Amino acid sequence: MAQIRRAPLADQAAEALLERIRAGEWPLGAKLPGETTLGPQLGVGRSTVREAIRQLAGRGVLESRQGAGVFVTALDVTEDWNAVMRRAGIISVIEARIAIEAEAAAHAAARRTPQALRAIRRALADRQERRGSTEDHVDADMAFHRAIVAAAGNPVLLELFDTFVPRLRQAMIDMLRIGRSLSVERDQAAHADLAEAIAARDADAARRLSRAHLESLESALRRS
Amino acid sequence: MAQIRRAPLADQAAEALLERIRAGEWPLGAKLPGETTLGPQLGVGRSTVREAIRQLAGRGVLESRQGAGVFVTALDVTEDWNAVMRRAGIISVIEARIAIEAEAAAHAAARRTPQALRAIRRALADRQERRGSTEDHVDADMAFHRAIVAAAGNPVLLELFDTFVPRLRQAMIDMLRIGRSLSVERDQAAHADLAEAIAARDADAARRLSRAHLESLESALRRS
DNA sequence: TGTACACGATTCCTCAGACAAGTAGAGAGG
DNA sequence: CCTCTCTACTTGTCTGAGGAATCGTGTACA
Repeated sequence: MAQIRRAPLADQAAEALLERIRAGEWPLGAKLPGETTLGPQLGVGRSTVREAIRQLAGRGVLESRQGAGVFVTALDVTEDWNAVMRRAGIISVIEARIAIEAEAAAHAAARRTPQALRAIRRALADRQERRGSTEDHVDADMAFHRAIVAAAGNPVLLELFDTFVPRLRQAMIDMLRIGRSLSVERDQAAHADLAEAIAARDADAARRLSRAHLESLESALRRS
Repeated sequence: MAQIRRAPLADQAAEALLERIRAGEWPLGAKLPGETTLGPQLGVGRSTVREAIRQLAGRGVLESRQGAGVFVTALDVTEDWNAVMRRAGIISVIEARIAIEAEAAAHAAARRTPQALRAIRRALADRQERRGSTEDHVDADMAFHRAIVAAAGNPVLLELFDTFVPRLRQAMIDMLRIGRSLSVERDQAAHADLAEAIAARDADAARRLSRAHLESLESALRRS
């Protein structure tokens, strides 16, 4: 045995099936052998085969139709972002956020609508006021940043932002609790500058201010 | 009956559990009731509960540990990126790619290892040679860009690149076929400059060259 | 010859019961 | 207060049984 045999049989069976699908044994749309055939073939019981199939069905690779059989619906699994997030370090996540958000800030400056600008300024005021709990402050901060990304008018960037931010929320709360935060006044001023750059349609300034703010956040996270 | 009763019990059970998770009945990290409790509660047998749990485990929402219980690992199913890609326009995708890749190029310049640099130069040479078919050329081009992102040493950025690029591949092939491409020589020279900036550890130049190249690609795509 | 229907084989779906394997907490002992 | 052990609980796996849906085939009929 190479390692500890921790993986349940059902997981191993699912992995084995996925491997054979990837290898091209069953092309897209093909019908897999029946559970009663697959069981002995993999050396596991019928319920275990069923659980493996269910697992792959949840990932979108297989689909089973009663009376007909089990069919291949996708040859490749889109990597689960939850899994990627858990595995990747917090630093990798915030680097990705910097990439996304600096670009979004520039687009926001170029494309902002009056409505979007109002939303940004409202979020900025809200950020100033909500200082009750640390969670509240972090949530208000993220709402402000999200308003900027939304103003960029790119659904892919917004979706990326929404994917990354939950992973960072807890890390930021922990950091602020420890007291690693920067000066609160300077922080709010930096956010106000960013909002004004977007209002002035200055894309370069927006990109630069956004990056500067997030990089200081990154270095604070590195230290903690 | 509202509709046809096609949905298997296990699927219905999975949906019911997901609904209760979304509603906040079990917070992140919480332990679900045991299978023997959940079964009668949902009105299904234990194997059916297990299959429902497996399905959600495949989607990354639950995780079961033998002897301990079943735990919530995510409050929501991450949106299917394939669906987002299809809905979003090609321009949104390439804007996201610019954000990712310009940042990755800068990191690559700062962190590149000798091995990574060799891989980049090999991909560049490969790109110069593979001019047989349009598909081949595009694939070689993407392999070069991927080598740069890989050199950045950030798994999140690499995963993002791999998510976006397949969507852009067909668009690029179509564009080149129509003949909207830039001069081939200038294009190869621009790529060589980028590789050299990374070799010279010049992060700013790498970021600038990467952005310039991709933005010219973007404007070409806009016109087509 | 072509169409419609009935039937049976195949397949998945669900349940119940039994035992194995692993975990975590309570309690005894130092 | 710490450590060890044991027990109750939970998930993992297998087997057997019967129900339900689907698909292909054969037959009757026009």
